[in-house]
Amino acid sequence: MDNVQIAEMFSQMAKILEFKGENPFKIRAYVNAARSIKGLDEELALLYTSGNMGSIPGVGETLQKKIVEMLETGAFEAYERTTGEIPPGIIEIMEVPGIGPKMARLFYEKLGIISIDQLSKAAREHRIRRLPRMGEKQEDRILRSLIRLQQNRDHGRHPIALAMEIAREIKQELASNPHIESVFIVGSLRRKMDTVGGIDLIAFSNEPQKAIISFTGLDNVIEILQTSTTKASLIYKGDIKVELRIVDKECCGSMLQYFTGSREHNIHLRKLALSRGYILNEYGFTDVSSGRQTLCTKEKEVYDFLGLQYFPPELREDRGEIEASLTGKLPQLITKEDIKGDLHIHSNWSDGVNSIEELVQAAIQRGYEYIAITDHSPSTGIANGLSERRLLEHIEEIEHLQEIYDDIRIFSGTECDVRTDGKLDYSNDILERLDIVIAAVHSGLEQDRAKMTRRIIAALENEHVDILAHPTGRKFGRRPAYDLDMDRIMTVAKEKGKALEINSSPWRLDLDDINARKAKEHGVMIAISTDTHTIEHFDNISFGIDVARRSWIEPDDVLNAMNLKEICACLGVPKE
DNA sequence: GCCGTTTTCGGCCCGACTGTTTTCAGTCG
Repeated sequence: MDNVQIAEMFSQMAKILEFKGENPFKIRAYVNAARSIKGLDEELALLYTSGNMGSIPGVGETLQKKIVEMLETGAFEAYERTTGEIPPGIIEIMEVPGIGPKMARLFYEKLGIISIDQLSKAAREHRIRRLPRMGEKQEDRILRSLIRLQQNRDHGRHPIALAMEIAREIKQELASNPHIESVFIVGSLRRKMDTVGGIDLIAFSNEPQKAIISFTGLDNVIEILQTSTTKASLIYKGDIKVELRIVDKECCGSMLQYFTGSREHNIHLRKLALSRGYILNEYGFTDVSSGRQTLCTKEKEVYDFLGLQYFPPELREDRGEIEASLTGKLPQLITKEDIKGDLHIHSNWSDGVNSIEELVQAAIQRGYEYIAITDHSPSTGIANGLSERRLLEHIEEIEHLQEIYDDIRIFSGTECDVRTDGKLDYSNDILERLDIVIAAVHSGLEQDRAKMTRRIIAALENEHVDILAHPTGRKFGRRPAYDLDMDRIMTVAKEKGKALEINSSPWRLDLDDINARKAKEHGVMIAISTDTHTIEHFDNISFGIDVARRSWIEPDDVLNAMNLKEICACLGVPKE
């Protein structure tokens, strides 16, 4: 079992216990443990074998034993026993948004409902509204929730690129409204998560009601979910949920901080505040003894108050940043200005749109010191992969352009297929003639963990390979990452001096933040590349940088943050 | 069930919103 599955078991256990009316603090312990496990960088199975399970916050002796049980048997006895005591469909009912353990219990006790179908039927027959503390609106809400659930299975999250574009569009429209002074993007989008569940905005306005009306009246609104005097949420084009809050200027620092999250980061801050005698909420700090309130108009003041350094939003995940800040050890995160070149680019020689010359000119415009043209190898037939003969012509073309453009270094390269047996798609004689070799898996994706790990390690062991592209192969909405022994791959990468890629394509973002952080901890170099197929893709670099920043990556960890002299030395190629 | 810079017992993060009530329970973030 992996971490997500184990966390899910604990979450479910909490709901079941609540359904049964058990001790609320015991329930919270399960909730806390689940949350803590979800945020872990390391696999529980590894922590178990290395004897480090005691280090997980919120997981004490009892829950550790249950984790071991799950790792060994796929379940734990207490879970089996407790779920056995309630009808099986109850768990599914509690998964419906808006229905928690208490309602599920009410429906069960009063109407004998033990399945989603029965719930749906009861709602349509207006039996729900007659229950205590229920009514017409509750019944309606449940029905809509059930319908939405049916429609939206697996379509809950949106890639950051799409969400960011919509957020900026809305922000711009709202900012031009006379009733609205400023608009800020908050939530997971501000923290630059690779996918987001929705868009959260906050704004200042001296006419909140009018601001809300102009928000709900935007052109591309599909459905208004809820409105109040200071808040509204709606479904926008692209089926994305957008939420806007109007907040007071005098506490806007606290509001920005609070609504940016993450939830885990905020919980940690509140506990820290409490240990120092203050209650922290979205308005500011309250002194527990005197009741005196301190409002924060700037976000930085919240952190100053607690004696912490300012956290870039990308770090706010409670993955050790607060501890690091207390000891003054926050990383100096990589920025766009640190990037000196792009090492994964396709031209119209394979499946790209632009000529090599157009790409070179675009790179010069972006101020890059170097680029690598890395067209596909023959196995990727669908992408017009280069035969050995065409690859040699490709190298000649690059040498020719290099003579014309002397203000940028053009590396000749390849994105070379790793075949199912781990062999590369070109002979070593050919690879030797290239400045840079990226190894990549494009086929045989259904291989199991052991085979795929062996295959990739074999590629990394080839002396000519410099970088492993999109290491886990995931594509949002298309396919999950393949199962890999990342620790082994990173150990080999470190040993052999190979870099791992953060592929900046918004559909890949691979490595993700968890794996990239792991790579850094292994001391493996990272290449932040765009996998450009058309000139516009150069701009995707910002998404790759977002992932790197969420992974605590600093300029020294990044291959293409090296200047020309350094990277030539690293690749073992001449500077000119 | 977890946890400790007042604690191995007695606490456990905070607030908004909704819909139902007429002071609050449940859910969510």
